[in-house]
Amino acid sequence: MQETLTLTTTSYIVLGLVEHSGRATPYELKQLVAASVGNFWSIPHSQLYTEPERLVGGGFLDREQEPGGRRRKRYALTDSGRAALARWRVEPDAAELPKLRDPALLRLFFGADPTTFAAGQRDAHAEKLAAYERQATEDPGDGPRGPWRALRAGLAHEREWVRFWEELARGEG
Amino acid sequence: MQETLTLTTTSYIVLGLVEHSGRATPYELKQLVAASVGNFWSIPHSQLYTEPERLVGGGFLDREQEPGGRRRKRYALTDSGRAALARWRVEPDAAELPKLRDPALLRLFFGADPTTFAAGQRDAHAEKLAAYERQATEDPGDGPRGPWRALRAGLAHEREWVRFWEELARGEG
DNA sequence: ACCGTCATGTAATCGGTTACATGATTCT
DNA sequence: AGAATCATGTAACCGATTACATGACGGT
Repeated sequence: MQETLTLTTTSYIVLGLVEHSGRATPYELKQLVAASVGNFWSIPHSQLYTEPERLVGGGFLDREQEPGGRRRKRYALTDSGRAALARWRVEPDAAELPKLRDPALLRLFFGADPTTFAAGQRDAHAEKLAAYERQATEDPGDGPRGPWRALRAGLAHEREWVRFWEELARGEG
Repeated sequence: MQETLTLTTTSYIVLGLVEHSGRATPYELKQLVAASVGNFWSIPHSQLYTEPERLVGGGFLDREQEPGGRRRKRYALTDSGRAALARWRVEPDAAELPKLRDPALLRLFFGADPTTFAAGQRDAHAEKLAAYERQATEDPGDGPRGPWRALRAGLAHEREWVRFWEELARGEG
């Protein structure tokens, strides 16, 4: 009777990463998140311990534990998990537009003076942009297209943010 | 003993909107959110009833209730609330970069086929973009700068999204 | 052996979301 | 007067965040 477990975005990230690595421990998931999807969707590490358990409870993952040493738990997709992931990939999803959800933008909206933080925002975004650009030159785009496409989106938006904050930092706008 | 109440982003949105209108009911806040900040940060209406109560508990808002009729509760800033808002406006905030947090992008990342939903995304963003553009022509930018600046950011990013999804919809990338 | 960091979790809290529910106005 | 919508809330659940805590491993 565990049918009524709702799959959240976090769930799909876990499922997707487990699929990618075939079999993974929470710590490995943490590394994967940091190196990839964490760029545009963050998850605290504790969730990477509890969420797989939830998914085991729902029958989407199998768990297997080391007998000794660190007694790591390794998770792998079940058929049900694979199916859920496949279904998610083709869901319509249409209407749900993302919100920018940027705390700095919110401050700006409510009248904060840009001269006090626009430059900081610009620099932070510029740094992120540089990291993306490094990543883009390293990755020739031979692997799966998904991460590459997402990276393209990240690049474009970071460029936009740099432009935006730079303009404000210069006192324009 | 209510000193230890943490002010979340939601808190500041409420404080900011109450400041803007001088005195507001939850329903009015709901209208305000929908018309302005809701474009890039959403809040369910129930939060606009509970959050002001929290803020009253923390001494940031005053409450005043109509004796008859709908018995509306109207909230206004206290000095403490005004101070909190002022402090928030100049906080460093530096490091915290926003995540894109777009469900569609996440699907793309995890290998969903763009041909099934890129066009839908493009259209949805195009519609949003059009709404922003209407808003931009209406607002000559005479009022406070904050909302105008935020709108500029929204415009830029929506344009970017349209470009991005359009490219994918055309089978490029 | 010791110590720092790597790795792995647990506990508690709480905001946010969803769903439910009811009274006040307005319209026909 | 009845229906539809506007307006105002409450209740319950639960995922997400924060904080705490401990054991394993590698290097010196």
